[in-house]
Amino acid sequence: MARSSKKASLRKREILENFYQVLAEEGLEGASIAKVAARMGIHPSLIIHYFSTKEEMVVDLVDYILHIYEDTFLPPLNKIKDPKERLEKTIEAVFGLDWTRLADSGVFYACYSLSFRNRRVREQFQKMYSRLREVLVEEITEYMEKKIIIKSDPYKLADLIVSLVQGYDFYRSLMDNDEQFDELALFLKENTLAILKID
Amino acid sequence: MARSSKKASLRKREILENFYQVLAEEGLEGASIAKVAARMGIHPSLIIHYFSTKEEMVVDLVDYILHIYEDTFLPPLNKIKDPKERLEKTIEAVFGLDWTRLADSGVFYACYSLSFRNRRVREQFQKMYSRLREVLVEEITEYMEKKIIIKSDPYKLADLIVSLVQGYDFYRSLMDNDEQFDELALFLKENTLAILKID
Amino acid sequence: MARSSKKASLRKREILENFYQVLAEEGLEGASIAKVAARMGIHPSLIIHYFSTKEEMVVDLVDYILHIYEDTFLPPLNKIKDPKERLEKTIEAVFGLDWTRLADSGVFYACYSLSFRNRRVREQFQKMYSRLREVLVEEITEYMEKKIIIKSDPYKLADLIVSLVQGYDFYRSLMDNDEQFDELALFLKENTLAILKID
Amino acid sequence: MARSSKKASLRKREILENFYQVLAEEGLEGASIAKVAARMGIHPSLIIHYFSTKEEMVVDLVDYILHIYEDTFLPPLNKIKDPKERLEKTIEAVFGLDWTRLADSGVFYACYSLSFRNRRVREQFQKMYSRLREVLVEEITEYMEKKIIIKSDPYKLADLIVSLVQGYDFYRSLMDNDEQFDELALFLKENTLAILKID
DNA sequence: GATGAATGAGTATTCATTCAT
DNA sequence: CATGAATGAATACTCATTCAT
Repeated sequence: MARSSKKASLRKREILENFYQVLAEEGLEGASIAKVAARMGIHPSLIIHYFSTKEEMVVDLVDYILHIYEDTFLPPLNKIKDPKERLEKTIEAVFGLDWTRLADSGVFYACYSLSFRNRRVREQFQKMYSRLREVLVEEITEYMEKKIIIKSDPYKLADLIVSLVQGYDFYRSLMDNDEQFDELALFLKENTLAILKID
Repeated sequence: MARSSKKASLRKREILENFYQVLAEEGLEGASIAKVAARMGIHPSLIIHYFSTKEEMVVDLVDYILHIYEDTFLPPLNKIKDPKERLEKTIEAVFGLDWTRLADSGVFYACYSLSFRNRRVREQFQKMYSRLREVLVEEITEYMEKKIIIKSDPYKLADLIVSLVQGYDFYRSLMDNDEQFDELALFLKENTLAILKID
Repeated sequence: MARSSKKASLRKREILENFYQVLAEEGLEGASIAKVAARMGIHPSLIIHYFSTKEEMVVDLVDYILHIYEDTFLPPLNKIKDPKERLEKTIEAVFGLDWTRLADSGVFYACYSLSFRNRRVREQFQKMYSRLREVLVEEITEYMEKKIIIKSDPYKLADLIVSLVQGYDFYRSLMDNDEQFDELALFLKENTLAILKID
Repeated sequence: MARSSKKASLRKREILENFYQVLAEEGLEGASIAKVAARMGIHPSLIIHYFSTKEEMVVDLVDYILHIYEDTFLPPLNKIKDPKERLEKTIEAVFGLDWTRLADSGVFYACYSLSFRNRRVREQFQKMYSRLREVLVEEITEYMEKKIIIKSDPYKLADLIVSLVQGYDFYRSLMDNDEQFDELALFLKENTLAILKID
């Protein structure tokens, strides 16, 4: 039982990865169980067998995507002890290039648009951004405590960072001039640090 | 001819408004010509008569949406003569509440996600943000000239504003706590003015 | 009235020619009033205005096609006085290359297949082949009278010629080797003349 | 697996037979998947389930029709040993009544007309007539070898027979007088035998 | 003479899903 | 675990045609 469920979850992941690709190519409106099955060379019924419902599959996919987002830029921070350095690294990571390339932006925003009509998807997104915010708040707070400078509400500062980063991602995903946006990332990072009174 | 084409464009707008509603309720993947027609009490083929193709209708809708965005917060600025005051008002307008309510965010981000697979839609979005940026650059430049303070590249400042505003919209559309986000808007506005060295 | 009806019949011919082209490209199952109109740059309603009905247009087209068939290889014969020479020339004409190229065979056989379900079309075809047969019978009879050789029933001989020519057309239209079929035409012609005891 | 594919091919044949009937009644332009399904009392999508595409179904139908043509008049010949007798029987079979009744001529010529726009259909027809020709050539050659009379190119003789038979079929299918055409068949057969110098 | 609006039936095909094997 | 049969609703779009202008 344990072994078979392991097998099953592997199969599920495989299906999700294919679903992700279909989504990238065809969007929410073009993606279908049949296309995922065709891409995998299996029978559509088999997908239903694993996910029961298309909605279930979508919810699982959103979970899968959001965890990738989160996992890839939070973990390294824990290793850094010095609050100042850690906050700096966080800001750097957050404006880093990997962030943008993590996932096909088309898929990300398709899922985001879905969050306006699907409660479960909405909650997934909300939780993810809440966790992000929490981490930032924690780091900012700790940094301020050491500096004994309580400039302003760490929650608002965290929200500012989240907004700026997310807006940058949106903007960059739309425009085609990558070099210009690499420069913009630097500029935004500097301004963010200035707002946080770092340096 | 003139009269009939006027009639036709009225009808087209009417269809687009209904399409917009369906889109808000059902998303890109749930919206269909048939549903729009049903909502209007007309025959689906009549919609095809006006738009030829669903894609054409979508492109027209994106145009319609983006023009609303643009039109509603840019025009009033022209009446203000003083560069400083005008820039301030722009920043205010840009972080104003109306912005968020202009359009159903679900529809907006659905269209945005579509831009990753539809060239025409992508170009529409790009042009809109380029125009936005141009206006901001123009105002920032003029303001700086009067102040004789060339702090930094007006293009980057404009991009910062665009990113921050857009990110705020994204973030706010996701979270449910409106009061908190009204406050955040104020905070972001102040920081933006500070970056621009206004007061 | 006379002038306008002349204009109208010109317009009708123009429409028929375009219908013919559409038929050649898309077959009976793909041809439509809309496509003919699109090709002419006019409104579909205008075609209905001239033909009332699609069926009417089809019947007119069949008439148009069959008359081309007939007109192009019968007229020249009347000028030849000598029965033997005339019969020879007829046989030659009938196996001549122009015959095959007169009309797009796809259109011809599409109309022919239609004759199995459309009485009027069927009658048009029957009359055309009857006229052909009559001409052949007449010529064969006259030739035989001069020769005082009543070899066999001129009707059957005419039918043999019609069958052979038509079968040749069918066969050639299907196969792609044109040279081989030029030779076959000669061979068939010789055999036909032999059967008629000419030379 | 073996059993289920057998079941499936039976179902396919059943569908083809119904498609054939619809085709006979409504022609290529009137035939539709929906009508075939309605006639069978099943859902249209089930037909797609078996054939994927209408085009696929058409190609399969042409295959089905052409094999009937071929199968019904070639097999019996193999049992006859004497070349002369066998050639005679072939000629007889080829002009026999069954030939004409094998299939609804409307369907046959509709498919033939389709061959002008559909490559696969065209190739099917070409192969079928090539096989027919080969059989005739073989028989004529063998007959000539025994007779030691090399009158003329057996390929041309075969082509003559194919043309004459096919033209006869075309002609007869159009006209309504069956008795007259029974007589004509005899006449054509005699002339064919004469050309082949049999008796 | 020509066009536009409108209809309603019809097209092939795709969809998610159920059930039996 | 996996497939095939089957369903029924839905899809965008095309069709011939009518009527008013």
